[in-house]
Amino acid sequence: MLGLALPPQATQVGLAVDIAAFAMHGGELRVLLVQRGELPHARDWALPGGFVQPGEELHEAALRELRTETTVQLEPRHLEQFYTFGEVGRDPRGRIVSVAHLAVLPHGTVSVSGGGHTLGAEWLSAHHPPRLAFDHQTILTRALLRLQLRLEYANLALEFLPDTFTLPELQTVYEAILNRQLDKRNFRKRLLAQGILTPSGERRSGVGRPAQLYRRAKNVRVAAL
Amino acid sequence: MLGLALPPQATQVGLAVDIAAFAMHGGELRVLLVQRGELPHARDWALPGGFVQPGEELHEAALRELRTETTVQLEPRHLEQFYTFGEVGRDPRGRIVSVAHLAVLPHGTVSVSGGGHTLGAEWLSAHHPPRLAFDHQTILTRALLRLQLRLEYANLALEFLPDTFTLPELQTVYEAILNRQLDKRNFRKRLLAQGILTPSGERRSGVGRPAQLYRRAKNVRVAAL
DNA sequence: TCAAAAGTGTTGGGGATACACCCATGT
DNA sequence: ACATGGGTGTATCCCCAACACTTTTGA
Repeated sequence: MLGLALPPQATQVGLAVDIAAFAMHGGELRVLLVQRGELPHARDWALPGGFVQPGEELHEAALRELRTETTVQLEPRHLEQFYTFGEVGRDPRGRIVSVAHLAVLPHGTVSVSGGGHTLGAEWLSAHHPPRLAFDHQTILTRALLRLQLRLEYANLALEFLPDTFTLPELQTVYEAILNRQLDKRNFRKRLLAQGILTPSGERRSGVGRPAQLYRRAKNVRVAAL
Repeated sequence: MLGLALPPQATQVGLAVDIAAFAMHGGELRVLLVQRGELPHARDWALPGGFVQPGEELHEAALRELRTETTVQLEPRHLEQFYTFGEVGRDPRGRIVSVAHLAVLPHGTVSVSGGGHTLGAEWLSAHHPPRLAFDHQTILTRALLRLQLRLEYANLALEFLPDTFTLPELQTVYEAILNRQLDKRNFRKRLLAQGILTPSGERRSGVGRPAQLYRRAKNVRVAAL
């Protein structure tokens, strides 16, 4: 084999991943944030993330950081790379390029505490987050845009809910992500017409008329891209 | 300042950009390919690309590689990052992460020859390219998908044409990118209804009835994202 | 006059929007 | 009985797709 080493002009940079992980909590769209324990930006909120290890795939790094920086138990239901942030001055420690990922965690995955070198982790409002470290506000904004795109188009909303759910619950997910109100009748028509939901038993809510429970129909999968 | 050096766990990887540059030629969608002059994959076709230099922004690196690997004179009319390829085994020289870019070059930018350490550069069929080095076929396929998305939605087709053009020419761009035929009447209706075109003089084609010339209306811009 | 390409309208269907009342349950 | 939230139908509009003939020019 000839010439198969990294050529000298190959710039070495720090390679990182950051994750915008979303879930529903309290009828609101939340994003998982960690409180940094180290400089720079110590004690500021930031998206979970960190450096990719040698021989580690990008999505594996994203999963590992989610698990070690926060004690999130469940697997994400959706994980996709959506943009790479490599601006020269984005990190004061040097040239660090971050491949940003969008994750969706199912309902019930809401108890988190800090892990690794973070002071804590919390689910905070995705549309009105606190001030974020580095360029993480930019990353979050772009993640929200991508999430809204994917919603209309790949049934990502189902990934936010448990196996069985009611139509009003599903509508709440849509409204939280799109950040606007939807018409109940039109929403039901549209979703049922897609044929991706099948009814099961009934359910008593705390108050008011009980809602029909649905589950995702067999052979329904989320789009890959 | 404390602790602002790259931490030891920061994996160093090679950072590269690859560019899928598209243009119309001979009524067909073409992609700019270079013939590699070095190992690995010497003499194979590949997308132009190379390593990002220290202190250089990603999009600057993409522009520089376009100019040095090929003698493309004009500036791209559109340049956007669309995906990052970082699979561990994608390059035999080591861990190289490539931020892939989509570029659109205007008509007239068709004379190219190799530059830098390539043997040559040519505009070849985008839908039926030759066998490509590394994972560049995957990158090209994804670039085509993104180009098709952007077309319907951000008037990218205009960037393929000179300042003035006819509706049949514009339709040819759409058909070449979407890789299917469109109905002439519906196409004209749709495009004219958008109100982004304004007519100018007439033009005699070689044969047949002359077509009306159009230019893009004032205050029309391509979407940023 | 012929060949070649440009130009032109109508119809039907599907999906989105707007909109107000009745139903089932727990208290 | 009442408060609370779940469930339902219709009319309209707009966008898209299908479809064939006439017009203008150069040779």
